[in-house]
Amino acid sequence: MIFDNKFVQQRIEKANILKNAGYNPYANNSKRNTTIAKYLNVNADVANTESKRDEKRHYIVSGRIKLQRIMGKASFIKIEDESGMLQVYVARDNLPEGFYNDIFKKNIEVGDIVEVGGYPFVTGQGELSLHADSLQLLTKAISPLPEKFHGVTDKEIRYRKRYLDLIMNTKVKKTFQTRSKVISLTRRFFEDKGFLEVETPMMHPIAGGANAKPFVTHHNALSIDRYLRIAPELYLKRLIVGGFEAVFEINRNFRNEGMDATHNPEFTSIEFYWAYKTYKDLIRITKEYFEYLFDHLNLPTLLPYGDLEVNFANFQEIPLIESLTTIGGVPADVTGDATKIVEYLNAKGITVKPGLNLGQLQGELFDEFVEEKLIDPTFITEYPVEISPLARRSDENPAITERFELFIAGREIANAFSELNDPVDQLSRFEAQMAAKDSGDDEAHEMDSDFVEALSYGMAPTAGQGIGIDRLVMLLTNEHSIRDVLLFPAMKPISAEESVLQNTDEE
RNA sequence: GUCUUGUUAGCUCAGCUGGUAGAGCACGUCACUUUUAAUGAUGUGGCCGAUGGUUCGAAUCCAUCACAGGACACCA
Repeated sequence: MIFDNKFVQQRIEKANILKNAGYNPYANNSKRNTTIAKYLNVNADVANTESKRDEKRHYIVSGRIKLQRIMGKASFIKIEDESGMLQVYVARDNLPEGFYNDIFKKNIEVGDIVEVGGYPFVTGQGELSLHADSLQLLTKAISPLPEKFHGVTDKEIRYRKRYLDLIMNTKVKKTFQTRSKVISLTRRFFEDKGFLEVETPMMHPIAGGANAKPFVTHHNALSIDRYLRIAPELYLKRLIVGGFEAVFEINRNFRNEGMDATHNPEFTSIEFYWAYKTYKDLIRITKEYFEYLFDHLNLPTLLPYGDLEVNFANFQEIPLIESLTTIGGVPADVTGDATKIVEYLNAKGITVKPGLNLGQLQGELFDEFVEEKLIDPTFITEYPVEISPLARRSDENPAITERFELFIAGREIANAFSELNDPVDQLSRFEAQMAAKDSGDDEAHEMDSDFVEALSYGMAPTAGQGIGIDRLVMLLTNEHSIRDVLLFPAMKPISAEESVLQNTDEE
C-alpha cells in the first residue's frame, strides 16, 4: 500500500486528530494578502527603527514549513512560498487559548502548508521576521520531507519526483524560471522582428526534416500509422511557399534514439524561416538574439560553463574546411582528398565506415578534431553538400552549401542555412537519400514528394534556422545534463509497464 | 546498444578479510518565550533493489535481472 509507511501513518493520525477536534487540516479559506518577497521588501525599514518592530502593520502570508524550532512556550518556524523564505515567531500567549500546545506543537510540523498573520519585527540576531498573532493549517502533508540540511540529492528521486526536488532545492526552481524566461524572450524577440508564430502538425505521415529515427503511433479510425515529428522544417517551408514571409515555431520534436546527458526523446526547439534573406542575415540575427537574451536575463558576457569560460562578446565565423586546418590541425593537403582523409584518420587510430564520400569524411574530421575546441560562439559555415540535403548550394562552389552551425562550449547550439528552393535539385537530393537508406542508413531522409510539389510552385529565396532550446538553457544556467533543464525528463518505468498499444486495442 | 560505478530507515550516509544492522536529520515523550541545520535527555523506526547460488552462516562473495549515475557509440 502506498501509505503504509509508519511515518505517513503517524501524520495521517495527526490529520485525523484535527478533524475529530473540528479543525480542517485542508482548509480552503486562505486570506493571504502578500507574498514573502514583498513582505521582506516592504518591511525592510523596520530594521532602522528604535524598537525594531512595527505593531501597526499587519500581514498575512502563507507557505510550507521548512524548519521548526520549538523552545517551550515559543517557536520559530521558517515558511517558504514561491517568492522566498520567511521566519515566523510563534508564541503561546499570542494565540488562542490551547492552540499552541494542542494544535501547533502536536499536530503541525515541517512540510505542512500554513498561513500566518502578524506584524514585522527584527530578531536579536538581526533577521526580519513576522510576529504571529494567528496561525492556520492550510494543508497537512502526510509524507515527511527529505532531510532538512542535505535535502534530496539522489538524482533518480530528483527526476522522478521533481516536486520534491523543487521543494528542497531552490536552485532548481531558478533554473526552470530561467528556462521559462528564455522561451518567453525568444517568442518576443521574433515577434518584434515581425515573425508569425505558427503551429504545424506533430503527427506526420512522413518523418522529414532531419536525420533521425522517429516514433511511430497509430490512428485507429483511419487505420494508418503516423510518425511523431522529428522536425517541423518541411511544414514551415510550405508556409513560406504559401506566402508567409517570416514564421517561427517553438515546440517539441521527438527522436527515437539513445538517451544521455544531451539527449532526451522529446526536446524543444525553435525553428524560424525568413523569406528574401540568406544565411548571412541569420548570422546577424543570431548575434542580435544572443545579445537580447543576455541583456534581458542580466547575464555577464563572460559566462562560466563548468571549467570553461565562454566569451559572448567574441563571436567568430569560419568556413568548415578552413576550420579543419586552423582549429583542428589537419594538414591542408589532406582535407580535400577522401583517400588522404581516411589515411589520416586511420593514422590517428580512428576507423570510419567504408564508402563515405568526401563531404561525409570532412564531417568526420570536423567532429573529431574541431567541434570540442569551439568554446567561444563560433559560426562554422560552408558545409559540404553531401551532409546538407536541405541546404542551398553556393553559387561560387557547387560542392558546398550556404549553411552554418553555431557552436558554443564545444556543442552545437544552432543549425541554419539558405534553403534549397530548386524543386528539381531537391528531388534529386531526396533520391540520393533514398539510395543511402537502401544501403543501410536508417536515418536517411524519407522522400517527401508532397513537399517537392510544394516547392514546384515556387518558394522565395529563404533562410531558415533551428536552435535547440534545451541545450541553450543548459548553457545559460551552467547545467551539464539535459535532465536538469527538463521538468520531467524521460525515465524508464520502475516496474515493467504493459504495452500501451495492446491496452488501447482492447477498448 | 557497449563498458563502468552505485542501490542499506522517510532523507543524507557508515557498515573492513562473511558471524543475526549503525549514525545524523525527521518522528514520539520530557525540559526550554528571540532561535538560525536551535539545544539537552530519552525512545520508536529496516525483506540491506529483486531472484538464484556458494557457505554451518550472506548487507558483505558469485551469477542473472531491474533501476539510476558516468563514459563511449548514435544524434540535436
